Amino acid sequence: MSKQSDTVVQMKPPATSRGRATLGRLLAAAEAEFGQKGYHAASVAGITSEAGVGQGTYYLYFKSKEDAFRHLVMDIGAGVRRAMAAAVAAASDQMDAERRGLEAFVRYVHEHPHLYRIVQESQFVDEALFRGYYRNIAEGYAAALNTAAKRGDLAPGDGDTRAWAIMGIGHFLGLRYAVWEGRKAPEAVVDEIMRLLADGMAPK
Amino acid sequence: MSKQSDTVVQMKPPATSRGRATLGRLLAAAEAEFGQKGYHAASVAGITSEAGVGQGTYYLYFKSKEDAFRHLVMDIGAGVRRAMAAAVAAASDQMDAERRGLEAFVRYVHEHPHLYRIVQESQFVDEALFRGYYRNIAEGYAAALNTAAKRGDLAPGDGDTRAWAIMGIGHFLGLRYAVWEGRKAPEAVVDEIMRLLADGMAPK
DNA sequence: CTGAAACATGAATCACCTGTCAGGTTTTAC
DNA sequence: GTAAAACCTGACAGGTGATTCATGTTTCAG
Repeated sequence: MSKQSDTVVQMKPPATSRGRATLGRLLAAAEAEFGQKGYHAASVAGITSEAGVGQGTYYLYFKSKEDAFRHLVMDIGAGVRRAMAAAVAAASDQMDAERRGLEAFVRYVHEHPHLYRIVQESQFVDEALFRGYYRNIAEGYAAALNTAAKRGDLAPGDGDTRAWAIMGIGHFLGLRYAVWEGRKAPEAVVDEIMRLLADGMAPK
Repeated sequence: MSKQSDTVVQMKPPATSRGRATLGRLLAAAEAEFGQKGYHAASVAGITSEAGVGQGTYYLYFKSKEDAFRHLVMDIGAGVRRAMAAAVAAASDQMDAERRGLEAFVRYVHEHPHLYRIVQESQFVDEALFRGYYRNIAEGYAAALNTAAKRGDLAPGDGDTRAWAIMGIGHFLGLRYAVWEGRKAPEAVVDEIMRLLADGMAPK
């Protein structure tokens, strides 16, 4: 059952550097454990043993098994947005930005395949969190597409729908190549997708 | 952990009509239980009690908790393909087929939202099964797109990549509207997507 | 009608986990 | 240097749930 993420209470950060180090080890261990085993097969005992701390220590930093998982999903979301924003910054026009963004996304997934699993599984652990993950990405993306359209850098059209459609394309690209085949998207595939996004596929 | 679906051994079908009836009740109960609670929160006890049979009876028909889940995923895949094939049959050309297929998919998800959950969760229960689900859909779809392109009903381009891209778009459409908002995709949204698929979004 | 095959049962086994707590150690503030 | 705050521990209480199995009951072929 997926709970409403109850008011994501931020526990106060550790006061000492020892505490910060322990928290860091726990987060890294949680990422490995959840990423490799999935949410349900992962255990708090596995996380603490990987982190080299006692079982009870976990609960000094997280209020439940779900809590660390939530932290991870939010961290991953921030990481993805950062990687894509960095890639897109160098773009010359919006269609170039699309290609760079798509490639950066698949590259990111390729470099962190276990993160993909965590995000996807979050929809069965805390659906609100999962929606938030995509909503966060979509909002900025839709705004950028609308601005580009207004500027004449894209044909006129609704940025929101375009954003979700392209996220869908990216999602399957990442799944198929980075996660399943462990490689970046072949250039020919990205080329074909860019043709589709640029000119569509209606007969001319 | 997701196992390789070990040789999906088809248990021999029930020999008596009493047996067939019991199997049917178990499958229906499993669909309800898995769909509502998700794989992990669902329990064999829940399924058998819903079906009105003893706990042990379950294991006369399935060899494990996963086994019934696998049956469901395969049944759902067949149902989705059937619904889309039926919708597309009436299409006048390939772009018309795209719209009908997309709409039929979202309608199907809207009518069976719990099926969506089962399919998506299968990637964490049995990844091979999940890949097979999409591969099955993609294969026929890519072939249809390639034929259409050869026929001149679509601009030239690779059907396989197009198929996965459009499945991605459909996936997010279904997720956002049918699953999250409990409605069919708004017509304006489908229109916008069809414009994207037909003509792209590069500035003219 | 009858014996064999099919089907049904649910208590018991076994493995596994989350979250807590009483008691101890380390760090910080002054 | 010392008291308070922060941090750490690991055993354990309390709970879940998949799967098995010894024992019936029902169906069916001959």
